[in-house]
Order: sequence, then structure tokens, then C-alpha cells
Amino acid sequence: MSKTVSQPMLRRLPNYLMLLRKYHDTGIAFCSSSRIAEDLGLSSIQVRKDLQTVSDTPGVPNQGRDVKRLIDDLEGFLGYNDFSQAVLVGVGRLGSALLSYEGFREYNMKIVLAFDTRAHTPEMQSGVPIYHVNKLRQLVTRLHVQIGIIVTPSKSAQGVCDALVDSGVKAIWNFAPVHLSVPEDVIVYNENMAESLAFLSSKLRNKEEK
Amino acid sequence: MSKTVSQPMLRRLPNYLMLLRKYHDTGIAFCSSSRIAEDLGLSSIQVRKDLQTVSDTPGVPNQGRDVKRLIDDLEGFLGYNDFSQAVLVGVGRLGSALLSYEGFREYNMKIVLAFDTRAHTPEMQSGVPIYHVNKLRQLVTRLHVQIGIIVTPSKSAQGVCDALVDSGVKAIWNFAPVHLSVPEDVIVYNENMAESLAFLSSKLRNKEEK
DNA sequence: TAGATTGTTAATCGATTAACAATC
DNA sequence: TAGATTGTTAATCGATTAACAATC
Repeated sequence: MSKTVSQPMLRRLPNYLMLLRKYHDTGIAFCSSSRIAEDLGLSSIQVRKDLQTVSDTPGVPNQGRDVKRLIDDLEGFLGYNDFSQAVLVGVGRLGSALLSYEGFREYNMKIVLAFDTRAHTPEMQSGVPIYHVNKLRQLVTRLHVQIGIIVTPSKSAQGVCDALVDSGVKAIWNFAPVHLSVPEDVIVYNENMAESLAFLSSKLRNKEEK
Repeated sequence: MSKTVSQPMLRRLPNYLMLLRKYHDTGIAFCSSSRIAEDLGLSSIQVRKDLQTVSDTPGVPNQGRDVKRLIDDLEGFLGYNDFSQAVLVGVGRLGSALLSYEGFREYNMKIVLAFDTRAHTPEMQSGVPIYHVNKLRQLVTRLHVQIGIIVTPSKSAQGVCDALVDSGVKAIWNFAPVHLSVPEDVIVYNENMAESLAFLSSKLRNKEEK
């Protein structure tokens, strides 16, 4: 099938999956779009549209959709059937938090390796081995990891990024507040904590002014 | 002026501000939209549009815009003139990382207070006092804080959210992977770490299929 | 003056929402 | 059958991009 999917929709999909798993665990076999919509705070029309794009199995009028089948379709669509592996660079506070973050498992994501300039002898943290950054190219190349997470200080970010790309990484999740230059075929997703908070605060102000 | 601004634009604004401050520090007094665009990886047309919305001072043809003035306008627009204060609930790994995150200062954001169920005697972390959650209503109400950050386990999130809203909080930054129910006048911004990573991974897969 | 860069107006693009017929 | 819920097609909404005249 492989339709092209909009970014916002792609962000909603994992949430459907999580909710549907919850339904499944509570023994709910069928559910309507409007129910999902309510639980997720979306419009039912949007949910219907999204699920149609993702699943070939049509929904049943007056009954809704088969929860189990929908889970399978979503997992297939999102490519969760095999584990997605990632490496993390920069084991500071935020890096450590990500290493120990439980939520990744739920999305079949796993950080398999971490690097830091301070790690001299290989050590473990939250079950993930941490190596010195000078091992990065060697190890990442060997393991064929495709996703890199950059949690380094801004000034090291571009260098780390280059090393990751050289080692075959095709997608980068960047927490450093800088714009990274990458080849065209590499995807960068920027996460800026401070920006998010500032964004929220301005939204608040905008609202107050009205 | 107080124009309505689109969400994606509102997210770009803090980045302009950061870049312009960097220019200012290096003694650059004027800059063109195309330069900003290049440094930030955006299109120059978009930058021009954005800056027009934010600043009443027109740009000068063949010269660009006054960096200092633009900084002032952006700060004014984003409401950075007075500090924005936030409280954080849930001092786990991620919560701690946020408490110690340096980047907030740059956006004039400050976490002034934190709460956790494990904090029995008030303690300090990264310069922020941590109280037991049962002090939440009392302290947040008294300090008139408007922004709450929820970094608790999912099952506590809605309860904490209700308490924050009761105490006058008008904007919530939610890291728990659940949908929060709030009154209409309260803004919720959801941040889901796992979702972001999963999103990146599916994007990668979609690309590979092509 | 010539060239760069601006602001404005219109065109395009893409996502969400609405309306409604189809069906278990 | 009646009612709920579906899928499809069209309308709306909103953001980005393009084109171009204006100007220091």
C-alpha cells in the first residue's frame, strides 16, 4: 500500500496504536472512531480518515473496527515488526533520562549504544553500554544503526552529526539547539526543549491579549 | 499589533531570536532575510513573512533589518520582557534533566518550583526547591504561576493536571503519554518522547520504500 | 545608477472538516 | 427495520511559495 502520509498524521498514528493496545488488554474487540476520538481528544472524522489510510480492512458499520486487526495494521504500517535501533551521543542529564526512558519499548524503539567524551572504559547505564566518542564510527558502522540521537552541547553537535552520517545513520533526532547541515537523504528532526516551553508561554500570552 | 500567528510560525520565532542574539554578540548590526534563512535552514520568503508579522519596523532594501530592533520586537512579541515562570511536577530522571536544563534561560523561561511525591522535607535541586505534592495547590496558587510541566507517570498525570488547573495554571506542558482533559481556556501542549522517536523511524521507513 | 533586498498581492499546496449516501 | 457507524466526495481553511513592483 505505502501511501504518502502527512507529518501531523504520522505523529498521531503511534497514539492510536497505544490506545488500541489498551483496549485490547481490557478485552475490547471492536471500537468506533468516535470512541477513539474522544479518548484522544481528536475529531471523529479525523480518526476515521486516519484509520482508513492505515488499514486495508474496512470498518463495519454500526460496530466499528476490529481492534486486533487495527493493531496489526498500524504496527505493519509504522514498521514496528522488527525493532528499531538507535544510538545516543552525549550522556548528560537529558541523555541519561532518555537512556532510562521506559516509554520507548512501547513503540518498539531501543537505544542500543551510547557515546560520551567522558566515558573512558566502556560502562553500562540503564542496560546500555557507553563508549568513548572515538569509537563511534567503528561501532555504528559495524552495527548498521540508522537512527542517531544527538544530546551533546551545541558546539559539538555538527561534528557528531557528521560522524553519524559518515557511519551510515539516516535519521537524526537532534536535541542541540542548532541547525544541522546534512546530505539530502538524511532526515533531521529537531527537538528543542526551551523552544517548546517558550512556544507554550507565547501561546498563553496571545490568548490573554484577546 | 497583536496579530494572530500560526502555530508553526510561533515555533520558529524563538529560533530567530536566538540567532539574532548571536549576530548581535558578534557585532552584526544589519542582516538580510536570506542570511537568516540560510543559517536556520528555512526559505528566505518565509523568513521575510515571519519577520514582517512580528516587527512594525520595516526592513531596509539592500541592507536588511536592524538586528537590535528586531531582537526587541521579537522579545516584545513573545512576551519575554518579564520572565515566564513555570512549575514542574515529577522529579524523576526526565524531570531532573529539565530542572537542570540551561537552555531555558536563553528564552527567559524559569522553573521556579518543583513537586514530587518522594520529597518529604523541602530540598533543592539545580537551584529549584522541591516540595511534596501535597503543597502544590497552596504554593502554586500563592505564586500565581501560569505554566505547569507534568513529568509524572501516566496514571498520576490527570490528577496532577486537575490540581494545577485548580491552582490557576493556564498552560500545561505534558510529558506523560496520556490525553489530559482540561477546561476550554487551558492550553495543553503534549510532548511525547517515544512518539517523536517512533515518528522519526517511520519517516525513515517510508523513505526507504520509495 | 545598478543591485540587492524589501513588502504586497496572488497562486499553490496540503490538511482538516463537512455533507451525505451506503450498509451491517 | 432503525440506528449507528462507516467510506467517499466536495468544501473549507490555513500555511507556504511564487511573482513582482517598490526603494534605499
